[in-house]
Amino acid sequence: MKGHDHTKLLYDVNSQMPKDEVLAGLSELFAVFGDSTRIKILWALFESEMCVCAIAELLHMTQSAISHQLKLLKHAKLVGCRREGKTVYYYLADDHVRSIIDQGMEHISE
Amino acid sequence: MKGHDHTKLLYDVNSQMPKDEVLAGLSELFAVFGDSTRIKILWALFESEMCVCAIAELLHMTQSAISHQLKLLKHAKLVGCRREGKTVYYYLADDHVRSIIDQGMEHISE
DNA sequence: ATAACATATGAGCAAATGAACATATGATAA
DNA sequence: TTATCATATGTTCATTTGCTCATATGTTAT
Repeated sequence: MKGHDHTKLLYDVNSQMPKDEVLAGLSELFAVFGDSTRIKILWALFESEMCVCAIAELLHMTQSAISHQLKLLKHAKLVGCRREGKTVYYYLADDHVRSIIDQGMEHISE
Repeated sequence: MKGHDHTKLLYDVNSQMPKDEVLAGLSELFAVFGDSTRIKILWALFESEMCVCAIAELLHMTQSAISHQLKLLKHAKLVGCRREGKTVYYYLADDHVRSIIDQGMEHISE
């Protein structure tokens, strides 16, 4: 046999691991948080719901770029939106967003 | 003026936003969680510290690929390591890893 | 010293990603 | 209806990312 033996350990660890699809879903969620533009959008929405063009102005980015990112955030169920005439307001979907970001902040501020 | 006015809102939201470097650091942290290989490695380390070749075997990946990812995880201070002879054991750096992943799990299981 | 094992690292490449641009859709007002 | 504003979407392109391969480093035993 090549290398030393891990059979027992691997068996134990493996039995505790969630299915691949779950772990894939988890990493996809974190990947959404893993971009500074999207983090900024989420942080902005902590304060209040905002329309697309306001976010674009705030971040000094094009309306298109923001719209694309909002689509991702919405797909990840991190934000929701409501239409009011021509304007579409985006808001945080739930409190998980806040608690996930809070945990991240705790880690980096050490 | 082009488009409707957001001056007041933008001022308020902006005053609550952390500095760009902080938000960049935050997104970089989440980006580390945003890959299924790294999530699997972290999850494995929940059970026990493990050497590089054991992780590689567990995930059916090359030693090199795992080593590269461990370097990232270490740089993000999510894991630490200790050497014992030829073998290097990696372990979770602190409890933040667990709580961040827990929060993520809560969000996707709905 | 040399051999064998465990890990780390640099280069190269295919795939994924984020933004810009152009354009399409939706909604309101004239 | 047409014009205008707000948003959405498709395409393109440069950058980044994750893996493989080859090779280097580190450690122990002979």
